[in-house]
Amino acid sequence: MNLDELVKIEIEKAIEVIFPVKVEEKDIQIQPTRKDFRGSHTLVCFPLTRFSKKSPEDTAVLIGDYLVENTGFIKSYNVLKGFLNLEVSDDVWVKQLQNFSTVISENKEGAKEEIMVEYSSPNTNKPLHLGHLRNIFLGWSVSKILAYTGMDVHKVQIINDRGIHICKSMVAWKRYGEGVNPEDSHIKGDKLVGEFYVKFDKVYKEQIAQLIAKGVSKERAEQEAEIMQEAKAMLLKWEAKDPETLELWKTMNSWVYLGFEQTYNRMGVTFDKLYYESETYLLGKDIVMQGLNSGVFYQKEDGSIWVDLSEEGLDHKLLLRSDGTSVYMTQDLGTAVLRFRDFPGITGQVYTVGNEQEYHFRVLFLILKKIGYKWAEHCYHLSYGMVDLPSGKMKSREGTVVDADELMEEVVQKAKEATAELGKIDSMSEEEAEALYELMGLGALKYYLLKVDPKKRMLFNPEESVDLQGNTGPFIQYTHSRISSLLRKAGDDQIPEPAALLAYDLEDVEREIIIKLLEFGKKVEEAKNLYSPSIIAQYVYDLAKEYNKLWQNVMILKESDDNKRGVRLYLSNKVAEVIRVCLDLLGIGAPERM
RNA sequence: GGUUCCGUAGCUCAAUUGGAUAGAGCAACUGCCUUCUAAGCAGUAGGUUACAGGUUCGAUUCCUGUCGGAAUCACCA
Repeated sequence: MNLDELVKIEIEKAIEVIFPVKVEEKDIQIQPTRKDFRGSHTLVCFPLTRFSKKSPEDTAVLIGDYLVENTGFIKSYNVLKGFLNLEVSDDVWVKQLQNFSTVISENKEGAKEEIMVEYSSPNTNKPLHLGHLRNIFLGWSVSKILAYTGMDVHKVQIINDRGIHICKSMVAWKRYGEGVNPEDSHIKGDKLVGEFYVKFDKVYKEQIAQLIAKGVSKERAEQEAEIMQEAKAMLLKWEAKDPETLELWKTMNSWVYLGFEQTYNRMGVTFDKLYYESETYLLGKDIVMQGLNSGVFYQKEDGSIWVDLSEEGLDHKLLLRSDGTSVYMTQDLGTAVLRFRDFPGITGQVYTVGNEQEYHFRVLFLILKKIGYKWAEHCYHLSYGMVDLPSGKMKSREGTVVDADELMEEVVQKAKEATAELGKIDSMSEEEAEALYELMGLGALKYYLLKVDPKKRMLFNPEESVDLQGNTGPFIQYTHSRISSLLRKAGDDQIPEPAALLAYDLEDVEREIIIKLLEFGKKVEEAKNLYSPSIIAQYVYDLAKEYNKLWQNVMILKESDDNKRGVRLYLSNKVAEVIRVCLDLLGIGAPERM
């Protein structure tokens, strides 16, 4: 049994003995003691005054006295303004340290719960950018967290590989590309294709301007611009499976995939299965027809099919056009069902998609539920806020995007410069140094994007780049490498077996660290329930910060008392372990030296 | 216009989901390398939590209104 539960039981016992009336569960509020006060567990006594008929302070004293007298492990207490702060004796803390483990998924027996996590979802007409980075790191980290708590996670991405926007790059390449390809030009495939997408837009705008100059209205100009006509014609050809068009499409997409692969590799993320929109965009019609037949949907006179969501406080939503073709919602319905066929074991899906699509997913899940898919209740839109630049929103067509590859390179370079400046590389081999820059740079970037609550929009200033000091990934990595260094010096045999640890009067810092360590399981659980890596990030930062305090103020290796040194080494080792696990959950590596 | 979300230190973010004196980092300023890595530690300064009401022992958190910002509401994806 863990300490929190033990304290709770004792408090409940105390209350039962002291108060004549039965106290409701919800009125027993135990929370971690705030930093500035002594103690580890705090009972909020205000709600109890209803039962005790005494002041909060008197109530607290009654309970405190009882606990100190009867539990044997609560050393003392203090009362401030109706808050009862309990101090647990040090031998209990040492015992807690002995029993502490980072393993939390104990339900190894029985089938694991299966879940699908979708993230990334790129378009094949342009390279990945900062927004994708948040999406990808988030999706990856959430997958890790779910898996850590014992779930079987299938990571997938849906690739937006068709449609008018893809045809735009194709048209521009055909017209202006002069046969250029990634191999000969030495331009990364996704970047090359992206250039043609931009080129298309440029020409398109020019043509619109010319038409407007001739007196054509803006709307008509946008429709009639000759290059846009060509793109539309190409989309029709593509849909008609014209061999030449398909060939070009396949070729250009393959360039993009090679480029993406490099980018994903550097990010350190993988997928278990890829879905292509070109293979799913026609799905979903049968589902819509089923819904129509069963009366869940309705058909208008022009033949279009709709669903009425006004009871749920939403609008009527189109599901199939009057000409019988699909809309976005149609294919998402189809894809959702397809995935449950591909992975019959999964109980739910997590969609990592920006918050501008919140409405879409609300509707999607509602419709799935209406048609009768029970798993719809376990579908979750992992919605995250946009990453803003100081200049405002990123617009790919206006060239204000922060490119993913460039940004990763930049932070790695920054790590390199900072390391050189501190003269830390002298003892490292070239390979080790390069690997370190990579770990640090990406660690800094990932931590930066993950430490913020996913739901909130966040700001990124490319001018200032990513910090390496303070509340950052490298700070945590540094703490880890410090401990690694310490343990190397000590030698493995110096770390005692848990059973050998003896209690002593702990330093405040030591106790604080143990308390922090014990929060690990709770934090992971919380991060899992809220789909929020930021909870892990915040937690591991606090732990590292606390450990650095110990490092700076208390001798570890040079401690003359064998038992104290043993306990501190054991504690250090555990802190390093938790840091490793937490960083791994964030997709960040933990260097042995830096 | 309807709906949803957001507004916390100069800047970027926290705040145990209604708890104590609202915390960290960056930037500024002061100290600390002759003891395990100073990418660190200790400290100073910085706040009417957008504003006005309400609910109660207690509000950054819940409710109402105002102001400011964002997203969304397509036979687009």
